[in-house]
Amino acid sequence: MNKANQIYNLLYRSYGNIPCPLEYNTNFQLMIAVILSAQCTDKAVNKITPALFNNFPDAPSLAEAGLSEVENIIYPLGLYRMKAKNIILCAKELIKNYNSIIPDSISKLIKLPGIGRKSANVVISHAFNKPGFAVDTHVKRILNRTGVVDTKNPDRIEALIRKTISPEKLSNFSLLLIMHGRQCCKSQKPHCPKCIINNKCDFNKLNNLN
DNA sequence: ATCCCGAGGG
DNA sequence: CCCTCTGGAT
Repeated sequence: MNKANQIYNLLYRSYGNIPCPLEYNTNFQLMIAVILSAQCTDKAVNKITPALFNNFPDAPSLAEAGLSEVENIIYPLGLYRMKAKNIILCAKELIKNYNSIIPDSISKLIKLPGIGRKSANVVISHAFNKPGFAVDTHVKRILNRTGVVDTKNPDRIEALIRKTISPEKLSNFSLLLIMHGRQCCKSQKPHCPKCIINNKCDFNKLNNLN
């Protein structure tokens, strides 16, 4: 078995099936929460989305929202001006082009303001149960350290993993790597000696940490 | 000081 | 490829 699948099995054994960390009631709210989650923790997003969705529960209400009011609500998340502008624009385009229904393909989703490839993969996997592989900073770091891939380009990483991991495992593989990245394979001080995949990892061998 | 489930623009 | 946008958590 190839290294990617070995790593999947080891991580799955200890973390299992990981649910979507973002809290939402509708696909629209999921998409907005995903946009807001850029460069901040899911916990921070979950803290402000109740207020946001109480005022603007759907595309029509958010499309008519005042920019400064939205900015005030999402302010703690950082990048708040860009995000406020993007989620309002996104709501407007959703109404105009998709009759307020979240599109179920990556190619359509990435055309919406604030939605890039990473976010599109998150949306299709949680909203439509389609195979999505979100390459975030953790996924990129672990797959490079272990030697599963040798590129920083997220599109290439996604393509490579889609070739080696079966579709039904893709979404959870991304979540498993994120979980392991936060708990163990940290950017600065990775806990290599106690890492459950250290015998599969080039980074660990290189640093001879166990 | 560094990182957080990035995206868009140059 | 690089830079900027952003504040909060650790």
